Amino acid sequence: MRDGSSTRKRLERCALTLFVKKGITATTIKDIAQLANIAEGTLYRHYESKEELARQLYLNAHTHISAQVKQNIQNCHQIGEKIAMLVRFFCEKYDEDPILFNYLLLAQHEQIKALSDNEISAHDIVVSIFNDAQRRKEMPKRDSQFCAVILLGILLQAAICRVYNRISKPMIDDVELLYQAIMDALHLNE
Amino acid sequence: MRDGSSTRKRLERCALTLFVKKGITATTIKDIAQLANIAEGTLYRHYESKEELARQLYLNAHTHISAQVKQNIQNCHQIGEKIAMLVRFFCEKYDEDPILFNYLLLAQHEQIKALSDNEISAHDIVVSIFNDAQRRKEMPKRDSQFCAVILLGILLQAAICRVYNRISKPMIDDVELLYQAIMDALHLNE
Amino acid sequence: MRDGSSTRKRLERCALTLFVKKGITATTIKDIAQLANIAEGTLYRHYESKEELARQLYLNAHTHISAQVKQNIQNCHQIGEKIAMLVRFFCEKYDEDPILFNYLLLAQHEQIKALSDNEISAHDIVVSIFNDAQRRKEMPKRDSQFCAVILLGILLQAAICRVYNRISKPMIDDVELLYQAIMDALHLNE
Amino acid sequence: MRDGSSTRKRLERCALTLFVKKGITATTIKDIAQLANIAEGTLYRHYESKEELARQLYLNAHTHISAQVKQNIQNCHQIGEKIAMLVRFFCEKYDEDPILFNYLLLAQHEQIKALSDNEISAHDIVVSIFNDAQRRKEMPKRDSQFCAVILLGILLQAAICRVYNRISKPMIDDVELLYQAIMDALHLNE
DNA sequence: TATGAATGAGGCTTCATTCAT
DNA sequence: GATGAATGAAGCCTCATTCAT
Repeated sequence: MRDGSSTRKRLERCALTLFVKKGITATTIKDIAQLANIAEGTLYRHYESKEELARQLYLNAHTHISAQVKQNIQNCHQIGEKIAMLVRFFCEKYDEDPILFNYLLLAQHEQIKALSDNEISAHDIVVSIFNDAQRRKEMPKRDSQFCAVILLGILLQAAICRVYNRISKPMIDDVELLYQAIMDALHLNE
Repeated sequence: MRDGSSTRKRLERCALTLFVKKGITATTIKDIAQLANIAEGTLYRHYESKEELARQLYLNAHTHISAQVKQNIQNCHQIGEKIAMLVRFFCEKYDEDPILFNYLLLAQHEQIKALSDNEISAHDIVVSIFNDAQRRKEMPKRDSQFCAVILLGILLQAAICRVYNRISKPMIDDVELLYQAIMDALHLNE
Repeated sequence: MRDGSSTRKRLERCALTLFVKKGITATTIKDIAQLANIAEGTLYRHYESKEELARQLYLNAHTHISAQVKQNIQNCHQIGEKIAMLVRFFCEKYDEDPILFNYLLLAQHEQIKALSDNEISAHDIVVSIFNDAQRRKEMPKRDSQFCAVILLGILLQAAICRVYNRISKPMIDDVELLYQAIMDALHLNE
Repeated sequence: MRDGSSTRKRLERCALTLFVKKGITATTIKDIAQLANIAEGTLYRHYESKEELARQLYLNAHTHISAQVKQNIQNCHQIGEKIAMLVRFFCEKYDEDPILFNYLLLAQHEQIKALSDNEISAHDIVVSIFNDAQRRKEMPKRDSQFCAVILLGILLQAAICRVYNRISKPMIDDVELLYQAIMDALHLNE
C-alpha cells in the first residue's frame, strides 16, 4: 500500500515536471515512465489516460488553491487588504512549488478539457472581487476587467519570467514592490 | 497556379490560425491541408517540415515587428515617449492582426527552436530601454527587470484576455488607460 | 531539336550515373532532374516512367553489347579464340564506359522487369558457347554451367573490384592475366 | 509472449527473406509485418528503424562468419590448405543457410552504412592471406588483388547462380571442382 | 518541349493504450 | 499492483506522376 502510493506520487510528480518542461502533448507516456522509473503500463493502474492524468493534476491544484483563496478572502474587509492578500498568497504559493504553479499557469494554453467547461478562472475571481469592491463603494467605479488585467498581468508576468529563468530570486522578495505597483496602477493608495 | 505564392499565402494563414487555436503540436498536417484546401504533400513544397513552417512564421513576424519597434524607438527621446510609443504600437499591431500577434505571444510556450538561439525577446528589449533611461537620468534607479514585468505584464494580459474572448473591444480603445496604468505603476508621472 | 536531343542525352547519362551510385529504387526523379539540370516533369516527355527509363537504359546497352558479342563470336572458330575474344571484349567495353557497364552488372540485382522475361543473360550465352564447343569436340566434356561460373566469375569480380574502387588500373591491363587464369581453370591450355 | 525473443526471431527471419528477395529499399515495413504476422509498430520495439534492422542483420552475420574464418585459418599452415578451407567453409555456410548468405553477398549493393566504416570486407581478408603466403614463400610473387579476384569471383559466381536459380544442386557438391579450378587458375598445384 | 507546383498514395515512424504474464 | 511486449490508428513525410502554363 505504501508502495502503490509512493509509485503514484512519483508518477504524478514526474508527469508534472515533464508537462511543464515540454508541454502536455509533447510529453509521452514513455517519457513519464522512464523518469518515474515505472513501466509504461503502470500509469493506467492509476489514471485512465494521459489526458485524465493531466486534468486531475490541474483540477487538484486548482481546486485546492481556489479554496484557499476563497477562505482567505473572507478575512479581508477592504479591497486593499484583499489585493495585499492575493499578492502575498500568489508569491508564497509560487515559491512553495514553482513547478505546480507553472503547470496551473501554462496548462490553460494546452486544451485541457476542464477549465473551459465548469471551472472559474483566476480572471473571473479577480473580476468579481473588483465588482464587489465597487458595489460596496470601497473604490471608485472602474472597468473591472481592466483592473483584473493589471493585477493578473503583473503577477503572472513576474511568475513567467521565473519559468523562463529570466529572474531567479524568489517571488516573495518582490511582494512589496508588486503590491505597490498594482495599487498605484489602480489608484488605490490612500 | 503558375507561381505558388497564393497557395503559400493560404497555407501560411491557415497554419497560423490553427497553431493559435490548437497549438503547434496538436495541429496536424491534415488539419492545415484541409483548411487551406491543398494536398498534404503540398506543404512540403514550401516548407521542409511542420516544425520549420512554425519556425518561419515565428521568425518572420518577430523580425518584422522587432525592426519596426527599433525604428520607432529612434524618434522617441524620453522614457515617457518611448513607453507611449510601445503601448500604442502594441495595441495597433494587435488589432491589425490579432491571430499573428497571438501566435507570437503563445509560440514561446511551445518549444520553437528559434528564440532561444539568437533572438532577442520582447522582455530583453524592454529591459534595455529601462536601463538606457536610467543611465540617461530620465528616471530614477529601479530594477529594470521589474519595470519590464510591469510594462509587459499589463500589455500581454490585455492581449491574452482577447485571445480567450474575455474582452472583445479593440486594444486601441484602451490605449490611454493602459499607458496611464503603466506610468502610474512605474511612478513616471510628473 | 538539337536541344531536345541533348536534354535527353544528359537525362540518360545522369540517370545512369545515379542508378549505379545509389541503385534504381533509391534514386528519385528529383535527384535525376537536379543533376541533369532539368525540371522534374521533363523526364516524362522522354520516358513514361522511371521504371521505363531504367528498363530502356538496360535494354539499349544489353541489346547493343549482345549483338556485338554475337557478331564477334562468328569470327572465332575455336573455344580458345572465343574465350580470348570474350575476355578482351569485356575488358574493352568496361574501360570504354565503366558506368554503363556497371549498370548492366548491377541492374539485375534490382527487379528490372525485362531480363527475366525475354532477355538472354550473359550466363546463358556463355553456357551455350561451352555446350557448342563440347558438341564440336573442341574441348572435353564438362559441366557447362560450371565453366560459365569460372569465366564469368573471374571477369565480373574483376569489374566489381573496380566498381568499389578496390582496383583502379584499367581492365585492359589485366587482359592477358585474366585470359590465362580462365584457360588454366578450365584446363584448356594445350 | 512474455519475452519478445520469439517474435524477434520471426521478425528477423522474415525481414531477411524479403530483403534478399526484393532488396532492402523495395521491402516495406508492411511486407515484413505481414509475413511475420506482427503489427507494423512491433518492429520498432526491436529495432530503431528498417535501416537499423538491415544493418544489424548484416553485422551479426558478417561478424559471426568473419570470426569463424579467422578461427579456421589459424589451423592451416599453407596457402593450399587455407584455400581448401575457405572453399569448403564457403560451400558449407552457403548450404547451411542460403538466404543469410545471399544477404551478405547482396547487401553491399544496397547502401548499408556499415561495411564502409569499420568492416573488413571478404576481399580484404583474402588479399591479406595471399600477401601472407607470398611473404612466407609459400607461393611465387603475384598480384594479391588479382589472386583474390580469382578466388572470390569463382566462389561468388557459384553462389549467385544459385541465388537466381540457375543452379540447384548444393554448393558442397562442387567443392572439389571449385577448389581445383581455383588452384589451377593460381598455378598452385604442385 | 519544358516547367515546376500540385497531387495523393503509400512509406516510415510514433505513441497511447491493451493484455498476457 | 506492476510489467513491458504487442497493437494499430494516426502522424509526418516522400516521391512518382500529372497538368496548367
